[in-house]
Amino acid sequence: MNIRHLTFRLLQVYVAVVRSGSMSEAARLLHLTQPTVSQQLKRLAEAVGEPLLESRHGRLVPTEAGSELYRASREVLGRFADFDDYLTALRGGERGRFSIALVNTAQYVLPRLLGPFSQAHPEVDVTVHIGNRRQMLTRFERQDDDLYVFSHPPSLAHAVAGRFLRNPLVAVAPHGHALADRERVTMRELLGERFLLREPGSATRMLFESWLQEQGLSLGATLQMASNEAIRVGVAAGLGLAVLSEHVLPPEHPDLVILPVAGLPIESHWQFIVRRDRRLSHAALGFLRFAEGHLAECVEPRFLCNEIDGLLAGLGEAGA
Amino acid sequence: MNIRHLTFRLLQVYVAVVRSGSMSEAARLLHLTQPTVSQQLKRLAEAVGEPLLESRHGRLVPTEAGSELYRASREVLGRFADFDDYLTALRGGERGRFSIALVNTAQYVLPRLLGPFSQAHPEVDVTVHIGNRRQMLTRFERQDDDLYVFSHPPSLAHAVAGRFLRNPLVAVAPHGHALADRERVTMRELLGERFLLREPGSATRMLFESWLQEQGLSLGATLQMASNEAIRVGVAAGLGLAVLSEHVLPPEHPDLVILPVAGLPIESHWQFIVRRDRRLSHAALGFLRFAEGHLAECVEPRFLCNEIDGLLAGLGEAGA
DNA sequence: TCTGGTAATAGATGATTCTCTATGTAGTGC
DNA sequence: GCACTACATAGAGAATCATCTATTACCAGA
Repeated sequence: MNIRHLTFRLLQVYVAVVRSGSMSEAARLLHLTQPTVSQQLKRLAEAVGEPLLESRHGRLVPTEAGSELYRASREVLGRFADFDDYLTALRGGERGRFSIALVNTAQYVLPRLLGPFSQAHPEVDVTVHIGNRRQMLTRFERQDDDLYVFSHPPSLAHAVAGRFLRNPLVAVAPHGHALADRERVTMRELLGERFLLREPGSATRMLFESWLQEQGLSLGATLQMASNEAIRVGVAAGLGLAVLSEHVLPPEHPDLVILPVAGLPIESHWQFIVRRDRRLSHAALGFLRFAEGHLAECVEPRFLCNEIDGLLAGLGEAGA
Repeated sequence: MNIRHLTFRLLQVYVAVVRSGSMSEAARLLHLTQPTVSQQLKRLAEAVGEPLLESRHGRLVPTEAGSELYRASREVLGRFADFDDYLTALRGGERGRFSIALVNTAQYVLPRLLGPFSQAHPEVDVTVHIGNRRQMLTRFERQDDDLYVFSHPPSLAHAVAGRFLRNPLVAVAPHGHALADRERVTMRELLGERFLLREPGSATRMLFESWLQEQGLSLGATLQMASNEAIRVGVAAGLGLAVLSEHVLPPEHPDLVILPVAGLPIESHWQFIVRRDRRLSHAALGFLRFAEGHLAECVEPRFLCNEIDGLLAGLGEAGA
């Protein structure tokens, strides 16, 4: 059997003929002429190298080889129909896989979106990578993921971004701190205290430091801890003060106070970033669409800042 | 996805590329040039409507859609490889089906061939139809079967024949019959006795009657029985005489004697008959070949008359 | 024996495919 | 930045395909 010149079309025609038991009938069903079907069948029989049909009492019935070919054809066409369904699901974003890389702080909030999304699209596999800004930048450079969440995007030369959530950085002090009751505090007043800082690769630290620089200030004693949690607990325990994303604070935080420092909160935003030079998986696109539609239900209104539509538009233009 | 222009060849190329992770490598394996492979893949991706491969660290790896296509392709190609095996077996006569139609008398001998054949080719289904000559002729006209066994073939306009076994018709009488000891008996001497005859459609009867006619003789009293067995038992019981195929007699038959009638035995031969206007199944052809090779082992030498090679030759010329 | 339906063949044509060579482009690794 | 390898594109010729119309051949039933 010469498989080289076997087409799926040929099998479709063959199946139609076997089913209807007649070439003319099959031709009608397929919107072809009878000679076309006749010739296709001839080609198919040649490819197989064996007669496929014989005329019994005016009906065409498959020979032995023909029966087996019919079985094989149906299986094969069925398999590709399944594949087609798979593609449809893939394209609809109902199935598939994508990975998203988050800077540390965003992990406090992204599950609120990913949870409902996963529930709505159980067939989509999501992989979440978490690390500090520097680690995420590496992943971004290597194009490891479909989506990235940064507060300040890296170079947008090969990417598009869309903000979706406010990320205010506030100064926190332990409950009962001397300045906690003041209506207004200046940063300068706090410089004498020890500050707990994230590690150098962290976005939170970077933002805080560049803000300080703008103000012409620099910190005194510092203590470095590579985790927002550790810092929050450290501040509560009286180790010092810190500037943290408000998202890091639990809804109720009786052991901490937010100091009303002038110039704070530092206003930043998280953004979804998508590389333009990497094809975005349908599933990831589906997630962005979902986020755009359901963001308001998933986060507190005061943080809301839905500019994902702009990102989607930017992608559309890139994809076109 | 447009399945119309999907070729098995395309899938083969695709599978080779996915397996090797490189187009150039696949091209070498398939004895093609790299641009050819590149272009084929492009066509395939177009047919699918989705990117299939992406370059990761210098290797081509399938996208999601590509992975699924790879799975589908392998299944489909595997299915057709199986089909190919099936064809091979079919062509080798190792598998398949055929039907053979026997005149009654031949049933005493054909199992000796069919038994060993079935043992050697357990995957071949054989259907045996048995009836008298007239019934077999009807089947022959309707082209119901692959092979027919007649003693005298019908018109050979659309068929070829090959003798394979002598079928002598002898006169039998009960043990102790008055003429049993004579060295020579003429038919005329027997006409006074009652003869047990098969039914009119029978070949045995036809042969006997036409022999009688040649001799210018006609029978007196007759008794008709539609079974060789019944006639044999009837003769033994003294109901009368009969002319029967020697094959009908058991190896030992103490209750019967063969009368040495002048002009008997009537020499006839069984033949395999194959219609020339019906494609002969590989299995049936395999059986004929088997019969040609093993006939001598399966029947008594005195009946042997292997002219099947002529039949096979006749088929070859028709098939070419 | 005519008639109707069905399959096969012939002949034609535009589209598609297959495959090549030659050349361009883009990552990878040093 | 350079060399190397691998993929992409262009262009071209031969082959094959898909499909049609028109005709022929065959078979079964009236």
